[in-house]
Amino acid sequence: MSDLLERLRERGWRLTAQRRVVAEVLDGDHVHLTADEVHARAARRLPEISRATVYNTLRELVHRGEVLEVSTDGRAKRYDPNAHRPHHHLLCSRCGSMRDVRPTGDLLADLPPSQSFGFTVSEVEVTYRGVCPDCAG
Amino acid sequence: MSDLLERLRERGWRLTAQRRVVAEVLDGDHVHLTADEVHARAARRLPEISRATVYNTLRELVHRGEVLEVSTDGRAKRYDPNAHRPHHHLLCSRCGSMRDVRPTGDLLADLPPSQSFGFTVSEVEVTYRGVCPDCAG
DNA sequence: CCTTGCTTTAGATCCTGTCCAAGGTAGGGT
DNA sequence: ACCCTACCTTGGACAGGATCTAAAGCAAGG
Repeated sequence: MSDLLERLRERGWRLTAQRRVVAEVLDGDHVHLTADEVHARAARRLPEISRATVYNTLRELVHRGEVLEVSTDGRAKRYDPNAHRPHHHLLCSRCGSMRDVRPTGDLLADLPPSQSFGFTVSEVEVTYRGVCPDCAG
Repeated sequence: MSDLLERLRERGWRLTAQRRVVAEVLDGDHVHLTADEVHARAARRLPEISRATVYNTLRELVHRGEVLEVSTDGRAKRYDPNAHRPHHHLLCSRCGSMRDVRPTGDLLADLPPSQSFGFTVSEVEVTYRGVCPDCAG
């Protein structure tokens, strides 16, 4: 994730302690934190960081394609740093926890042109829902 | 949709003017209204109907499997009366409008067991994103 | 090291949706 | 036909998530 910050700096992003901490928090596999969770973890390293900055930074990272924003049925959005390898999500309908998954098959191709209704279709998102091991039983 | 009301009444649902109006509003193909839109349209026929009742009724209908609740990226949820024929959605990333689509292929089967992470997977939802004819250009 | 313009901040504000207590009413029972 | 009562509806308060604002702060090029 440090490469990320360098890359963004070269594209004119000002490098601040806050942005560094947010980027550090968003590191790893199967990381799907809500904005508030990001804020809480960032605040452990930088106690004065504000919620607004976390939201701003996340919005920027999403906008620049470095982080994926995943909506989860009315709950708080989650942020996924694994934006460069395409994947989908498996969502626990009880607790809202998520895992990254990679289904087989070409999903975009599964939509026949007759079903496009004149849209320029550019993206598919698949959400599998179920109950996670922790919530089962 | 009148069958719907009869069916529900037989299952012990009390039939009120408000519920009738909400059911009437939610009729047709490619209908994906937000709760507030449902309320606005219902109020044209029944001016005193309250937002709370619309939310309650929608929640009930979803719970009984008669209406589908579709989340759309942090915007207001939309309600889809076409719950009995399985289908997916094509969402305009500009204006949020939707169409029903029926992709080919068995999407649940596309998730290999190795990717289940111990979840009991029961549902797949596919969202195609693109730009609708009205927003293009 | 100074200046400029981008960033951060706290708090107000917005939007969606839920909760509450009080009054209203569908429809089974008589 | 009319009561009763449990279920419904209502408006307003409330809660959570996210955005906006104006003022103060600070990165980094000159």
